[in-house]
Amino acid sequence: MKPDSVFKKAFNRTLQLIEAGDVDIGATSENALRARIGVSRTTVRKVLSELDARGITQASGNGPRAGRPILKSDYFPDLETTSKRQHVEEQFMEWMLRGDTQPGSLINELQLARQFGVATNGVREFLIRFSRFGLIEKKQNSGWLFKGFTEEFALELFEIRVMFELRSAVLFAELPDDSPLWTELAELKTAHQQLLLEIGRRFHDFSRLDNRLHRLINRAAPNRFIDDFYDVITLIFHYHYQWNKKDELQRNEAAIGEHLAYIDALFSGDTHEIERTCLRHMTSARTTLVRSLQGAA
Amino acid sequence: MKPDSVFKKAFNRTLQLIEAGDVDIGATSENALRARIGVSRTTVRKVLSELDARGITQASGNGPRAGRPILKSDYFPDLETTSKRQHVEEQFMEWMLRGDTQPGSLINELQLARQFGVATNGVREFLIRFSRFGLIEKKQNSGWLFKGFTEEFALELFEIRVMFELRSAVLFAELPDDSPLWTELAELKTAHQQLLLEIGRRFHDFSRLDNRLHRLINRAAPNRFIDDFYDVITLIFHYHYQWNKKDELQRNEAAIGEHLAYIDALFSGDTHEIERTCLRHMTSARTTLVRSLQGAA
DNA sequence: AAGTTGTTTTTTATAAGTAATATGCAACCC
DNA sequence: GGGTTGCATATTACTTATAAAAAACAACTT
Repeated sequence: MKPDSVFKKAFNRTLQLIEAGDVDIGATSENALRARIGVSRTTVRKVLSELDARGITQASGNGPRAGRPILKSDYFPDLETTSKRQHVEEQFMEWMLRGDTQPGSLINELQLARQFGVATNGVREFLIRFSRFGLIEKKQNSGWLFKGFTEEFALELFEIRVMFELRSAVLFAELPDDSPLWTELAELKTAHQQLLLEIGRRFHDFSRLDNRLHRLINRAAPNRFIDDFYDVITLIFHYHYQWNKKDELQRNEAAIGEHLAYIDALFSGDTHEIERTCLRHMTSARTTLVRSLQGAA
Repeated sequence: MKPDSVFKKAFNRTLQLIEAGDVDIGATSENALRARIGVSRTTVRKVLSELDARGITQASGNGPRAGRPILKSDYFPDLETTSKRQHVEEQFMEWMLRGDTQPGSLINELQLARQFGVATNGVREFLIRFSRFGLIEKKQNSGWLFKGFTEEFALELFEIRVMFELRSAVLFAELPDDSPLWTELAELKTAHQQLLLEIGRRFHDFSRLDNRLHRLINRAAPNRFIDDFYDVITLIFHYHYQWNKKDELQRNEAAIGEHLAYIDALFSGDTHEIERTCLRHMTSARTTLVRSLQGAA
């Protein structure tokens, strides 16, 4: 059976929109709401009838009207608004990064399925998807080999990352002056400077900026394989730093400085300088990752 | 229900070994045979009892002895010796490369499942696995987008391939003189020369040599992401050239020449020359692929 | 006729079930 | 005691089933 997490998420989202005064249910067509929330009309209708059933809106001859106010308890709990797939991912990453599973050990689909409370199929699909991250490997007619989130992994990851980043940075610098990407880069620069001022209490926000910068640079000359690889990096960093908070403020502060130098180099168009600042940032990011891996082991 | 293709393949393999006089069933332990065929002992035992049931061997007090000779009809048909997974792959690739599915169209799991005669799950697992090849993309809560086996795809693929190959070639040249990889390279050179002499009737064998050469070069400094990427290339070429035979002899003859120049450059250790010959080969391979894609469209 | 809602059909995300295969353990043998 | 076979258990590679969600179609409304 399929869970109704899509519906529940859409329902919560709709409540938010109503509360923010962003939509007037009576005046909005199903299709307009559908486009807004990003689900099918079938789901929108289910949301609307649930709103009605709860008295939040009231159906009448000419469309629904506002009913009772929305309560905090009307929202579905977060847990019910995410798909099983998402749960499996989260639980697996936690299992891998926090558990003490040794590199070289075998992963058992059935066992994970029981542990995560899902059918084996879900675990298997996740593992297939996850296998492209280079951390696990399928053994024919048997389980999966866990290769380990090791220093070696980090080094191989960064070797590729550096190649891709240098390539994209140089291409970025060659963009015509009127490319809209330059504007975006300028905005990002401002955002970095802003964050630096408030670093004390907003240092968590750095990872989002980091992602934006590197993805922006890749957009200079899109290549699907580089994009895919960046997905790997994003996921690894997302989960890894979630469990490695040591020196986060200082690390991020230093990284912002590196980013700013890198951005300036891009604006300057000086290839040599771009390579220098890019490499400096890559090297320090690698050092951070490797160090935290050593700490864990 | 699980198909018994593993058993059937193992059975066929065992028949081969017996016919070739490579194993004497009476004198070989289950475990030895297991290691030889690469399956579990459970499967080996099933093979042995089937041999017995058919009278090919005869169980007696002290182990089985030879019974009747093996007939051609004892072998299971090839179709039954490969997993569903393999079938899905083959059928999908044929569907994609031969069919007239337009780039941008949606792939339907259920429809493919019916067409291929498997459960939807199998198709879905295949598509997840296949998605890393950059030809399809999942749409949340909906089907898969077929991006198309286009010229653009080929160019993006080769951009990465060139980066990786140049990187590995340079590292290969830096290997110490006593590395066993040099011996392997020398052997490959001989194989190339040999093939060139018999090119008229053995030109199909080139693709295997091609694969061996590029994988050998990557082994100088292994990186799992590069290895994975090479899997992409291998699969693409394997299926693509299966349906593009035009000028195959001439193309392969030219490619052997390029390989030989490349190999010599590696032996010379001259970085500049390595880059030149490597690029020449990459460029011509890319041209071949792009041209055949244009022909198809 | 374009946009709306009501209804039916198709497809997806998940679970449950099953024979084949792999794995692990016990008993045997020399 | 290392290697053998016999047997029991666990895991995988599938198939079938089902409610949720998407898509397609039809009827209505301006």
